[in-house]
Amino acid sequence: MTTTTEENYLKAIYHLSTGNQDSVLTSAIAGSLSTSSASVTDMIKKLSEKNMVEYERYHGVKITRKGEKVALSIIRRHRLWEVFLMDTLKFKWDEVHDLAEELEHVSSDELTKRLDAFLGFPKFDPHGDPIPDTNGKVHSNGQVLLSEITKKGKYILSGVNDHSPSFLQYLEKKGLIPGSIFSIVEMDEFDNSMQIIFSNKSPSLLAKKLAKTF
Amino acid sequence: MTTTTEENYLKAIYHLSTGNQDSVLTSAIAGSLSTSSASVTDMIKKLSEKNMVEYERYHGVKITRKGEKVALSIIRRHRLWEVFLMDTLKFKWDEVHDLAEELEHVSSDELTKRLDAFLGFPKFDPHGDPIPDTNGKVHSNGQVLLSEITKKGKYILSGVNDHSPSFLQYLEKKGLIPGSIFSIVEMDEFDNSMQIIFSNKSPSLLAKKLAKTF
DNA sequence: AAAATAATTTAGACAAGTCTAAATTATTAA
DNA sequence: TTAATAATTTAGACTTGTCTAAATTATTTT
Repeated sequence: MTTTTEENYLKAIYHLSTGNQDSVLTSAIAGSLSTSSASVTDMIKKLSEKNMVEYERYHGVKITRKGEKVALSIIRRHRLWEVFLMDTLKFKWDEVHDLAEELEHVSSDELTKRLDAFLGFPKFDPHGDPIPDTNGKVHSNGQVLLSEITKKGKYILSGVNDHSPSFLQYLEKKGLIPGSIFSIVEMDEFDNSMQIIFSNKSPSLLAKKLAKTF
Repeated sequence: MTTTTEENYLKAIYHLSTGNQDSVLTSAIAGSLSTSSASVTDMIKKLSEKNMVEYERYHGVKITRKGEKVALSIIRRHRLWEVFLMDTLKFKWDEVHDLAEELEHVSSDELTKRLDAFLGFPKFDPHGDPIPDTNGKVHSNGQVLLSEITKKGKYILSGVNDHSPSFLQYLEKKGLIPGSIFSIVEMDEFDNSMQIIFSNKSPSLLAKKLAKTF
């Protein structure tokens, strides 16, 4: 039905869509997939033919409900495989992304269903991202960006938005992994920095937009 | 390094090679992969360039040690995934082949290694086929074709050569699964048939070449 | 051993996905 | 609101893997 390439485009468009109402720009998709704008234009035409996106030339695309469903099914598979790779095969959290990127394209709903059951119907992946359900619904469970917290107090690190191995390794070295409890002890409006304490260790200054928390 | 298509060609050539010394014919490969002879010729040239096969035009191909290693690594992955699908995800033995056919192309030796460990280093897949080791060695453990047995007596069904879902379902309905003990009670040289008894049920006449046994 | 048949290869074309360079359209600046 | 710049699309080409039809080589038959 959909090729691996189409699936990757839909995933990218979906991710670029979430949290902003506007159309997704050709150049943004090209950047996200490390390909040329010309290639993106070609593929967008194809996806538009299949009613996966709404396309108006020179004005980017909007993903349709149909396209979104495909994207969410791939994202569901991706995150379930990540759980499998960490929980079952004991990979580290900075190693699972690239493998899941391949496994997500194995096209069997029955496989996804059984994997889900085997893993105990997990609701979040190892990076704290919610796993969409079979109907393409996402339950985000009150997570909030660290950069958007306005009150001091205790929080739990539930996940991160940056999945790059280097960032994940950095966090792990600091002792910050999903589930870590930390306290915001000081917030400075001048430069949007905050001081946090965690793991009974010394305070550490972290840049904003570090993590999703609740 | 190798594409999915190249891997599938090498697998087919390897399977057609085992147990016969000769070159593998273009038409045999075409038949096995349900493609045209013209396509096979094209791909063979490519594999020959990469020293995966030795090619003499109009006279078929022989797989090289290099090509064989690639084939065996894919077959190893295939069979490990089959074990995973049956043992861990509880698929039935006639459902695992097609899924494993997709999973085998996920290219990570580390993944294969960890999957192997998780499954407890299995030596055979659910159809009784031996799982090649990391070095590309196959330990076949004294299995023998049912059609080549000459003595009456008790045997264990260790596997089958025909992996088609319909045949596997037929066997399962009869109660013949890997591990089943059966006795050959009569052999008829006239038509190469044999009478076997298994599972405390009534005798059943089975065609030759049904299964590998030891 | 020549003729007929079967198998294989070549030639030319196609689809998917990609690229660069040129042309077009939007946006920003003056 | 025209000029300059930036983004997007089109045009044409390339790669991988495939196909059909025609040409070539092997094999079998007589």
